[in-house]
Amino acid sequence: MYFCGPERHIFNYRFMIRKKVREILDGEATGTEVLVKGWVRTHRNSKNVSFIALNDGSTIRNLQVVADVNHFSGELLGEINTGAALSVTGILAASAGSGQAVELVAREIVLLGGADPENFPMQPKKHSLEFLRENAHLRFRTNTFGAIFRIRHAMAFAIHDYFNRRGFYYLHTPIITASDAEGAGQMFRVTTLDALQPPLTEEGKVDFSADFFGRPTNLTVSGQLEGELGATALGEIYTFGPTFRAENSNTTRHLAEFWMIEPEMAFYDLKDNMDLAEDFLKSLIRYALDHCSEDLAFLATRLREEEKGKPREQQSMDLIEKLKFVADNEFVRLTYTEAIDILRNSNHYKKKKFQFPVEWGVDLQSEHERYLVENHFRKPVILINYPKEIKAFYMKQNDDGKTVAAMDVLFPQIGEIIGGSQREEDYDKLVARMEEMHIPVEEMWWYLDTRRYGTVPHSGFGLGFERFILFITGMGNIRDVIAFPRTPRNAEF
RNA sequence: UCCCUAGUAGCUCAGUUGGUUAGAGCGGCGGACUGUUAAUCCGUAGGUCGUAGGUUCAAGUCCUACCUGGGGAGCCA
Repeated sequence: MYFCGPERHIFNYRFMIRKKVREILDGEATGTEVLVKGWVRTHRNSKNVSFIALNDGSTIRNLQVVADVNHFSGELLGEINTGAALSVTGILAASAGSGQAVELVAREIVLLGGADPENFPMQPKKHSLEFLRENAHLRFRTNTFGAIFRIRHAMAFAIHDYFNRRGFYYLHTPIITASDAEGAGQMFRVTTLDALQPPLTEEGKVDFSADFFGRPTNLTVSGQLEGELGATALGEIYTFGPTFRAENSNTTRHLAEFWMIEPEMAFYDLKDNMDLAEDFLKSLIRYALDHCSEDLAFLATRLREEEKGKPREQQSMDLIEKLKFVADNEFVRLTYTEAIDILRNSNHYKKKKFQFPVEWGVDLQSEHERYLVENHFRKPVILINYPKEIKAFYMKQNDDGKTVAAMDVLFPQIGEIIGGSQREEDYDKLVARMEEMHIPVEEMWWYLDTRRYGTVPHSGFGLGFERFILFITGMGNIRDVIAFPRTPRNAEF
């Protein structure tokens, strides 16, 4: 650690209040003495002065620190490389250069931590997202990932704020669960048994009664069922927690560990559910536009640069325009049956451009959803009333005997961003459906009790947080909107 | 899991139908210049061409397997 300048400045350094770069650039008066701490983005030497771009994460903008080369040792200046951490005190001044309004004229610089330029991987240049993913521990130090994670934070905060203002309670549903009845995909086993020599039953099977919980347990794939228990007493609840799927999915839209928001509301029917989902998404987008404009502007520019080489029809809408468009326009609402009709009457269908068949009863493929959202309506779509055969057991059975009160919110590029439904509140119908679908009814006694005692119409949905952040930031790969992505064969960091 | 595609210097990439000592820009290092803006200019070091086999007089280049990344599909949020 190097201290430069007279001792009295060390005294100042210790007792001054540190300012964030954001505060300073947003209007700290010139002429005042300030203390900042942060990381060096670039360092340029000049004959008499040395320029240091300092970033402390509070904003995407850097503070230009100007150091008189005659005032600081060459040894210190030589260690101020990209990535180094500094503490700087100085006088804020109107900038003599043209790139910024104010700059910090350094009086004292303390090297808190150096960064060996021969080994520090983050260079002051454009890195590929693949390279940064392999250096996920350091990618926070780039403009792009700084912006993404500030926005991700803002969105998490806005979600809590949205629900809190509307009287929803934040319910913490369990991460470890013994039920695998949801059928929402492959689960991760949680066990303390010896993997090589587990205790065996007389039949030679693994004896889970000797396991920690005395039964097989897994990581949760959804907090919904427990959420319903909360909603049928507290009224409106939401969960916001990690979710785990052990599916071997290798796509830009899937993670083995992701975060999901699942509101569950008593006395809401499907229409109320749709209204909430639409208002919820629009409110979050407006929050981002209002509170993350600098970071969004940076990401918008980044996206435009990235797509420069693409033909015009493949370029996406300007990020900020896209967000405003979704926030300001009604989502299209239609039934599954209507969607099938539209698809079958489309020129796309007549020219046999769909790879998969379109007929009532089969699940819509990505290509069908994308056609509806990106070609036909050109705006977000809420599809409702799907055939019961392709949806989960807990969804409310409609009077037609064929469909359930499901709703999927489809976004351009992302696909299904929200999946939800009105829940079946009738005990007999629910049990009948569970038996049809071979769901172990006895194990679910606690869930069924909500229908046995004071059952009410209720609804809910799940929003994939990372998919939403993908939409907000305009990023293309879900691995770039979570700090440390977990995907098949990847659990580094 | 399936299909396509890629793996060459620290990073981003070029490398012609297989043919001598594998190139560039950026970054690093050394120097020059300079209130600079991912500064500029000059010089310099740095590569068993993903791994293992194979074909061939000869393989970065062709073939096979595997590993890893990317794109698409399925599953889904």
